[in-house]
Amino acid sequence: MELIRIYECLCDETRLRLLNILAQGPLCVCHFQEILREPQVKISKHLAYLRSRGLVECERQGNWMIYELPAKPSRELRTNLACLQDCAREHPAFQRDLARLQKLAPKLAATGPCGCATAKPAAR
Amino acid sequence: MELIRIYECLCDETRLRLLNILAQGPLCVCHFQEILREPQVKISKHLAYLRSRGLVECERQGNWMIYELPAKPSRELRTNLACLQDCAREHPAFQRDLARLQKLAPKLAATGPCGCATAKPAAR
DNA sequence: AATCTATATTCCTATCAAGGAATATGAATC
DNA sequence: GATTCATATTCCTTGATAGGAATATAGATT
Repeated sequence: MELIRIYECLCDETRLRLLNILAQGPLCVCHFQEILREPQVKISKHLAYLRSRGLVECERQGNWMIYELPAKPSRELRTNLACLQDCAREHPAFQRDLARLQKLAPKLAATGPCGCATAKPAAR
Repeated sequence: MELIRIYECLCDETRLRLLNILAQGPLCVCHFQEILREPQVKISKHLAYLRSRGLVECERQGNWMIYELPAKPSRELRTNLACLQDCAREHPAFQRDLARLQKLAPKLAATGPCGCATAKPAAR
């Protein structure tokens, strides 16, 4: 049942934080590291986990991997992501992450979801 | 974070089935066994798991234990149970359980959430 | 081609959850 | 008080997951 796979993704704090950030738009791994302040392996593994269950999609852009929520989420996924948004809104931890994302906003506006100094502007 | 505890409960099919049934009202363990057609240990353990995380409450009534959803669920729990209801509606497995619950309805109406032949009518 | 950068994968260990078998508990009944 | 019934708990084995350290990879740069 797909629903179970979705819930399995949602029962880890790191993954919830990732999804919360992704709700704002696509982003590359290095920025997740910056925002979550967690080691690269941890971020990368959790993104792989999310990807294996269809909660995120990714696309390489030069050296960077840009992750984003699925373009066409299933009804179940859509419903649950909305529910998560609703719940996350109140948690300081999630708010803090979004605040950190805001600080990156200028950079992101200039260079796209990667925003690394050396990266070229993204297509989208 | 309570949210995580909730999701941990939701990532098992048996527990989802239990919660789906409980959304219709309180019930005793023997009826869960009847509806889910799973062994007693399994049902009992999953109910204990749900209970340990505040997703269900229970109350003894003679030999029977009546389980029900919390009288005062947190906002997060309420939101997620509603979301689950929304998602479960479409799954045959959940529908089937509800159909089986319907068959018990007459018995339940007569004797309360336990509905076992020997049980006395419940207070509620 | 050698190097650098961003990210992924492998290997390891520790923890947790699931399921079944057997057993324990608590309340009711004889 | 012994038995019965409904349910819970313990013990065991197995599989899944998390996290870190070390290493591999793919693309860009020199």
